[in-house]
Amino acid sequence: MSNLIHMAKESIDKMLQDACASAAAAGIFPEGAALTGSVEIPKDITNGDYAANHAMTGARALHMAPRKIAEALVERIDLTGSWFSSVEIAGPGFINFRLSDKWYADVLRSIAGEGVDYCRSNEGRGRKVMVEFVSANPTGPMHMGNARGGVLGDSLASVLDRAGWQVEREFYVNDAGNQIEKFASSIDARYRQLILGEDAVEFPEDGYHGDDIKDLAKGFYDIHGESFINKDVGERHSAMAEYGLAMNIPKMRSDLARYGIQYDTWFYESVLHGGYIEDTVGELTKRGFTYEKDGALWLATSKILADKARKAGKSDEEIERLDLKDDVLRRANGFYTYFAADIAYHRNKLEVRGFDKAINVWGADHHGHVARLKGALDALGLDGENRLDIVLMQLVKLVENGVEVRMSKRTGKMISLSNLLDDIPVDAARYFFNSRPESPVIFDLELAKREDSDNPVYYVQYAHARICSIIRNLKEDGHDVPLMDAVDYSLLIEPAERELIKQLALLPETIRLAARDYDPSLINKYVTDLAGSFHRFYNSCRIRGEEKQLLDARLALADCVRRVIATSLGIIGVSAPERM
RNA sequence: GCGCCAAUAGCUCAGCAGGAUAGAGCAACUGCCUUCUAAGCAGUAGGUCAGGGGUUCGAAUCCCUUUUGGCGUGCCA
Repeated sequence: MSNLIHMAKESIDKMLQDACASAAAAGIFPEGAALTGSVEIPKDITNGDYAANHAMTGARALHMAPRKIAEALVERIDLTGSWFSSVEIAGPGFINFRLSDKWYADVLRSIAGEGVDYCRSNEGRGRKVMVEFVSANPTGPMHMGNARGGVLGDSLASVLDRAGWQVEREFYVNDAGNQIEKFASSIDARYRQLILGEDAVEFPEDGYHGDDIKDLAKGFYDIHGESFINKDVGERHSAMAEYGLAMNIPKMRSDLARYGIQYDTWFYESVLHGGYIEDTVGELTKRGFTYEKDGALWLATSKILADKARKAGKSDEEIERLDLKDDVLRRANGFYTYFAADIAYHRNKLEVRGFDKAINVWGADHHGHVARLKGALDALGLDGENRLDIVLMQLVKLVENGVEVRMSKRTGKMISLSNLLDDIPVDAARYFFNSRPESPVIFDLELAKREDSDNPVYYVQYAHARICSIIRNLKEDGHDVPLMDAVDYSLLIEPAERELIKQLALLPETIRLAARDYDPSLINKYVTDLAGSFHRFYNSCRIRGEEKQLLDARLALADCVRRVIATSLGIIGVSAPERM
């Protein structure tokens, strides 16, 4: 669908630029005068549908009063054949434009005419982007932070897809390394406790304390009995890690699927341990960015980032304050760190698999990792600064009866994603968690349950179901949704109709901004506003029983709204029911 | 200490590459269903946009500062 909001704004800017040139030619403005300004949609439409501030921003450069500039511009604007019916000057020097019938009709024609491709733009120009999200440790159930990350990542991927990127969704499975060792030793301790008695075996202090570990130990016992009790630690641990992962990973898949999330790829960290991490670290060494100290191999992160900051124009004092530190890539014990694996993983994304861009949705607690990883990719010559983008989302704060509940996987105190979905419908959860990433959200389980039917998501779905009902009823009366060319859109002149059409036109612009800012929550806001516009239209304008031409026009309008709501909800993974 | 993020109505949140009188939902109150779904609409009430300073014709929005909260600052991930 053409972005008629954006196009209208650009055409206003163009008219003003032309008027400016003409005024300069006529000697009213200084020779070579140039104007820059922005075109906004004002809050109060009594001021018009679009407002340009060019006259105000140009006041200083032209040494003229804003209103004088505006008058000179407006005199030179010809609206014939444009999308605007009037232009006038208001307030301190705003130039206000009012949309014409042609624009409203074009909006509806473009929605009705572009079919399934409507609202798909080519901003991404088919470039390959990977959105990696959730990537929870497979050592236990997923929690509410993962619920939020899942919604944001999945919705962001949909937004980018609509914006013309070639998108892949990926889950990075941390099935190797330190956490897995802890996971295995936790299961092992529970297994031995099961056989030898709880007091006979000490549980590791830094192990996973949740009951799910006990269940895994029991499951392992049910299969193998006591046969592992006398095997050596290494053998026990690898068997238990394998068993635990084989149980947990499919569970994560099914929980996420239940949540409406499907990945294109599940990428296993263990794959990287077959030599690729070593190769990547070797590449960093070859390029002179590593050194050995205390038996470990270090990445000279502080040097990489300081050089980068200096190039960006930071002073030595500012760089000093950043308190940069180097990072270990290979420990003294010979094992690679998570950081080394992560560098290799992202090198794989950009170099081996050729993604133009990698986007990660991370919890804000990982923000200290961002600069390091980008720096390491820069050092590999992969331009991490521009090709890797991290969306940091603030964590979810769980509140129960007004008191904050602290969640921790280690202590086992948390609400898992699957428990959450037992209590809250998927649509409500997806709508709720799709809020601005950098805003922290407070989740009150009692409130979420109680407000079930008052949740804003139902407000939107209700609008959709209402339209479906209207269409059903009219079909029974013998009125099908008319073909686009058979509709006289100029009959739609009521304020509620005009407001609704303007709202419809806003989706492409909303998607553009959501893709630009990596903020899929804009879609929530948009679709809620659209539903509100429809409900107001519904209450002030009737469809059924109106004279044929008007009935057709309004029915066509309602059908456009239905499609736009369904598309918008689809982007954020919420269903659009036909009946409620 | 240093760094990152936040603070907007009683509650949950919009509004943020500066624009005209700061919005919505919930909660409270008043109206609107013998005609297309009242899970809706219309209206009333509710605000020192955390405090202070600055830039600007104009600041919730940008800058500085103070306060409060979250997070980071591992040979953990």
